[in-house]
Parts: sequence; structure tokens; C-alpha cells
Amino acid sequence: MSKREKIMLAAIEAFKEKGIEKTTISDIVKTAGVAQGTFYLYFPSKLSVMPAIAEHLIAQMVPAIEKELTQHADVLDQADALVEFIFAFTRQYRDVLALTYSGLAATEHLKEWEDIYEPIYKWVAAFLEKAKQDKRVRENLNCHYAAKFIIGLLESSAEQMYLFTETDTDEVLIQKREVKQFLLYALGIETP
Amino acid sequence: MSKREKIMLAAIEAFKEKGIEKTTISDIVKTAGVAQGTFYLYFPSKLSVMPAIAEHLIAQMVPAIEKELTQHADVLDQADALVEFIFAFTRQYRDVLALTYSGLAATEHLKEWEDIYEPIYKWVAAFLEKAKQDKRVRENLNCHYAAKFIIGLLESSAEQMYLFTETDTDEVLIQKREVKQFLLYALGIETP
Amino acid sequence: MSKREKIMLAAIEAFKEKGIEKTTISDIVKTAGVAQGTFYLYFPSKLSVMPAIAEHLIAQMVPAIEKELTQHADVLDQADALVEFIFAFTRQYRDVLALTYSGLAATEHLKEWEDIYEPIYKWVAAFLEKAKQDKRVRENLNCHYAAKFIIGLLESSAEQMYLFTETDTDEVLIQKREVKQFLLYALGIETP
Amino acid sequence: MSKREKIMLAAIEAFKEKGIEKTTISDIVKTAGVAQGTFYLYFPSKLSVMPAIAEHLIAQMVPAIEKELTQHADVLDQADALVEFIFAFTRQYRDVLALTYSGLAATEHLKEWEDIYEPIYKWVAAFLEKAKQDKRVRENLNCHYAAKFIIGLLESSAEQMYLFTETDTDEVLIQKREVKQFLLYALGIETP
DNA sequence: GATGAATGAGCTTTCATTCAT
DNA sequence: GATGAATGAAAGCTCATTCAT
Repeated sequence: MSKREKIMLAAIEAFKEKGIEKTTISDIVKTAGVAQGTFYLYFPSKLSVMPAIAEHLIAQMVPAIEKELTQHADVLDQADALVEFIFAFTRQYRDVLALTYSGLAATEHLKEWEDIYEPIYKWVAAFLEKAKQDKRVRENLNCHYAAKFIIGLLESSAEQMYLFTETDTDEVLIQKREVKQFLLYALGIETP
Repeated sequence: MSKREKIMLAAIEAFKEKGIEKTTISDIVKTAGVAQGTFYLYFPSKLSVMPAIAEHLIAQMVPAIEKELTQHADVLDQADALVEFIFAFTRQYRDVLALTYSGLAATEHLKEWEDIYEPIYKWVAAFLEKAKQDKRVRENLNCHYAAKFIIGLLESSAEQMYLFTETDTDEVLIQKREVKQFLLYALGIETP
Repeated sequence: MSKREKIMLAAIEAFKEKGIEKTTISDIVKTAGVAQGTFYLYFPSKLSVMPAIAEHLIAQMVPAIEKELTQHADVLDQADALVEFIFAFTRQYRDVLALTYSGLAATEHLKEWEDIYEPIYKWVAAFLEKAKQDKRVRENLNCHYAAKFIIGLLESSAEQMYLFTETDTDEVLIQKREVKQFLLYALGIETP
Repeated sequence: MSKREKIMLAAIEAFKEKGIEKTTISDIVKTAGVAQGTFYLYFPSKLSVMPAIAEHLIAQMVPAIEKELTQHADVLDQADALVEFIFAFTRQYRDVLALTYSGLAATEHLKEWEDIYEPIYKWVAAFLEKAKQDKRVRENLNCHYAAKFIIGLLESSAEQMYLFTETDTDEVLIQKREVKQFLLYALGIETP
């Protein structure tokens, strides 16, 4: 593993452990097992690690979403898969996601957040477009906007859950079922 | 105005101005016009102001939402008013909202976030319940969950916009129109 | 009890509890149950309480020593009583004694220490003088100096003990026995 | 000289100069010629330098005492040398000694004081033991205890003097002569 | 006399940053 | 490239002191 990568992963650990504000570069290099000065060979400041972390997350997210969606032919199954995926992903990375968002918000980098999401929006929009051609969603659906609403809706509902629990309690299962129904109506998907 | 209140409002100003990371307690007390030591009479640390700010924001939001919703009799108009309100509120407090969330995330206070939102969820749920009795929304709607989804959906879509612009551009108007339509379908509201 | 006295006793408590350095005037007034400003009506600073504490100690010590010594007619018994008294007194006030000395040392008041002890030296010297007339101590004994040596010797040996233990262990009993013998030889007292 | 040593010696200077209470870490580092932060690489607080100072003092005292005592064959001369040495040492370090004791008392380190003295007690006891074998001191002398009493006696009598004067006045000479005599009787040393 | 909220000078402490090795 | 002891600017924080009530 490269030193740069070591530092980035150590930063994630340290941020999780102590919060962004209280994490020092000293903490990060101690966790990474490199010298104090080495940090500056790769990053100019503590918060400049954030975009790298965000990219790291997305680099894991995009191919996973793609794989999920292409596994299913019908939009109903795809919606289902998307909900499951976003909940699973949010659960797995809940700390890091909150940290990354918060870390970007604390700097001037917040605007990059949307750029980072762009590829995901694209993918979802493409699938909706396909479904529209197949008349499987309502014909007045604006796929470009809908993609963003869907991601926002699913992420916020997943976060609402995993703020309190790390495991999939009954409460989580109900929330998932309900958000799926909410989503199907919003997209105008006919259920059998 | 109490010193505590002065400090809190000054913190909002300072956070807006310089971001949380770069704001010092010195900045806050200068803006508040109180002495350095006075800060510590009311708050133990910079981030401990965050929950107070969050409460302040919600304290402004709840009666405003209540007023908006009670002004309209039909759920169609209420939905419309809610979208307009959340967009307007998000625009007005866009910096502070992102910062507050991020500030809470950086502390142990994040879980309080949902508690703070609780009264708003309650209000929206109550209005949906009323609409359901009037058969103005789909009859299988779970009002309790829907309330949370609606708020999450609207806030995320408003944030997506105001991350980039402070004024209501065409882009914003379209996003509003689209999210309204998305919402109406999700709730199963019949449009004339 | 006067406020001044309350403050002085509270200072002793606070110094015992947290040490002189870490005790604040705030701590003292909280313990004393008076207001912050009240302190300054009686003392100009934290360390200016020290001489008052020292006087308080001596005010208790002098009559007690006097009583002990006058109870016994012979110098052998008086020496015995003095050892017992200094050990008992040191045990009882060991924290305060160290604090007082240290508190005076940290200021310009250390020289007052000897003044405070003066009456005790006087008393002991007087008793030695009487014993010398009775030929009960060696005839070349300089009573004035001997008084100071005795107090120094006994206090240091008592402190050596009670630094480690608060109760009269076997170790303490042996130390007392040995210091008595040491003292008797020093004074040239013939034992039966 | 190591930075740690520089800081310790600077602390001695500064404490002498301004007293413990009024000395700031800033004063110490200025005197030491190191940066503010460097202090914290070696000591966590101002008072935590105290044990280091105490050790430093003792490290100087032990070999000096050893040298003094081994220079003389007879216990009479050794007693004389010990009195002279303790008075000289107390005079030289009078500020620091009082401060060190007081500084240790103000912390949790006071108990270390006796540990630090242990090697000196050992040396003196060994010399007394030798003298006892030679029948130069009374045969019922408990050398272990006597060593502690002697050090306590001599230090307290030296301190009594140098509290008021820095030079060897007549008063000091008399006190030395008298304490020597007191000591000789206590040990049962026959004078020619 | 008594109070205690407010002050702000000045202390302690941190920690990003450097640079000789 | 890599190191980590040393730096010192700048932050946090304290607490003796004041003064209107």
C-alpha cells in the first residue's frame, strides 16, 4: 500500500475515532505509521484529505450500484435493488459518510459533493429513461431530476435510521418497505 | 437580549462568515460584543454552541411551517406551500444549515438532530392524516413515515440547488416544479 | 462564625483538597459559602490567607504545649511529653503544616515562619533553663539554641513518619522511642 | 547539554528569581533559550519540573557528602565536616531547597522526597556503624534512625539561619558550634 | 457589608509546519 | 523520499478583580 493511501485510510480511522475537529495530523500519522513530515509530501492540510476520502467512497459506490442495477431487467426490481443498496451502503459507511459531508461542508470543498455524485445520478437517470421507453414509469417523469430526488430521498431515509442503530432492526425493515412504496408511487410504477 | 443569546447569534454570523473550522472563540466574542471569559460562562467549547443554534433554527421553523400549512385548506395547496417554504428556508439559512449539520456531526450531538426535527414531523404527519380522511391522498399512505420522507426529500433537493446559487434562478424554479410533481405522485394526490 | 474565619477555614480545606497551586479563590468562596467579592473584603490575595492560617495553627499549638509541659515536673517527663505532643500535632495537621510552610515559602512571607515559632521556642527554652538550674540537663547546654534544635529535630522526624502513614504504626512507635533517646543524650539527661 | 537539562536549570534560575508562584513557563523557556512548545516535549506542567530539580540537587549532594566523609578518619571530624557541608549546601541552594520542598508539597510528588534522600541516609548510617564498631559513639546508638535524625536536625538548623542571612554571620557561626555540640552529645561522642 | 455576573490580561497549551539529517 | 525534534504563532482558557445592584 502506498504511503498516500496509508495516510488516507488512517485519516478515516482517526476521524471516526475522535471527530474531524479533534483529530490532529499527529494522530493521523501515528495511525498511518509514517513520520510527521511525510504527511506534507502528500497533502497540504488536514481537510485536504477529505476529497480523497470522498473519491475513495465513490470509487467503491459507483461500480457496486452499476452491478446491482444491471442485474435486474425490470424497473420494479431495480428500484428494489437500489433501495437495498443505498441502505446497505449507508449502514456500512454511516460514520464516514457523515464525516465526509461534514468535512467538505467545513471547507470550501462542499460544492464538490455534487460533482462526486454526478456519475451516480447519470446511471440512475439512464435506467429511468430506459424504463420510460418501456412505459414502466409514468410518461411525464423527468428522469434527470427524478434521479437526484431518488438518491436524496433514499439517503436521507437511510440516514434517519442508521443514526440510531447499526443493525437492521424491524424499524429499519418497515422504513425500507415504506420508502419503496413511496418511491413506486412517485415514479408511477405499476405494481402487479 | 441575554448574553447567551448574543453569543449564539454571533456564532451563527461568524460560522457563516469564516466557516466552522476557521472561526475562533475570539471571533465569536468580538462579534457578540462580550468579553472572552463570558463565552465560557455559557458554553464549554466552540462546538457546544451547535445544539443551541440548531434549536434556534427549529424554533423559528416550526411556527412558520404551522402558519404556512394552516393557511391552506386543501392538501394540494399545502404541499405547494411546504415546498415553497422549505426552499425559502433552506435558501435563507443555507450556510448555517449545512454548518449546523456538519457541526453536530463533528460532535456527539448528532443524534439530537432527529429529536429536534420531531415536532416538524408531527405537524406534517397530522396534516397528511387529515387529508387521508378527506380522501385527498392515497388511502394506503403511511402518514408517519411519509412525513419524514417528505422532509428528507424536500431538504435534499433544496440543498442540491442552493449549494450553487443563492438566488431563485430558472434552474431552481424547475427543480421546485419537478419535486412538487414527484411529491404529488408519491402521495397519490389527484390534480385537477 | 465570622466571614473572615469561614474563608480561612475554607482555604485550609481547599488547599488540602487540591493543593495550593490549583486552588482558586473561586474554590475557596464556594467552600466558604460566601460570594466571590466577599473574599476581597478580608484578604487581598490567595496567598495572603497563609499567615492567617499559620497564626491559627500556632494559636492552637502554644497553649497546648504549655499545658503539656506544665503537667510534668521533671525534664525527663517533659521531654517525653514534648515528643508525644509534636508527633500528635504533626499527625493531626500534617497536610496543613506542609501547606503552610510551602505557602509561605512561595511568597515573601517565609521569614514570618520563624516569628510564628518564636513563642514556642521561648517556652521550651524556659523549661530547659529551669532544668539546668536543677542540674537535670548538662550544665554546658545553651538553652536558647537547644530549644530550636529540639523543635527542628522533632518536627522533621515526625514529618518523616507521617508523610507515609496517618496512623501510629509500629514504625512510628520505634521512631518516637529512638528520637527520645537521641534527644535525652543530646540534652545530657540522666536516665534512672 | 540536552534541552531537557537546559529547561530544568532554567527553571531553577527562574524559581530563584521570581518564586514558583510568579514564574511562568514563558519565563522558563526564555531563560532556557528554547521554544515554548519544547517545554511540553519534556514536562507536562510547571510543577512537574520539581522532582527533576530535586533529583538534580541530590545528585550533586550525594557524591559531595561521600567525599567529605571519606576525607576524615575519625567520627568527630566527620561530624564536623557533615555540619559544615550541610550548612554550606543549604546556604548555596537556600532558595531552591525551600522552593523544591514547597513545590513538591504542592503536588503529589512529596512522597518522593524521602526516596530521594534515601542514599544520603544510607551513607551516613554506614559511617555511624563503622564508628560504633570503633567504640567512638555510644554503643546503644541505632545508626539507621540516627542518620535520619542528624540530617533532619542539621537541615532544619541550617535553614533557620539562612532564612535571614545569606552570609556567614557570627550568628551562623554560633549556631553551627552549638548544633555540633548538640550532635556530639546525641551520638555520645567523647571529645578530647 | 454582601453579592456574583462580567471582565480581559495574560497565562497555558496546541499543533501545523519546517528542515537538518 | 522519509524522518521527527524543534519551532512559535495563535489558539484556548483561566481566574483575580471589579462594580452595579
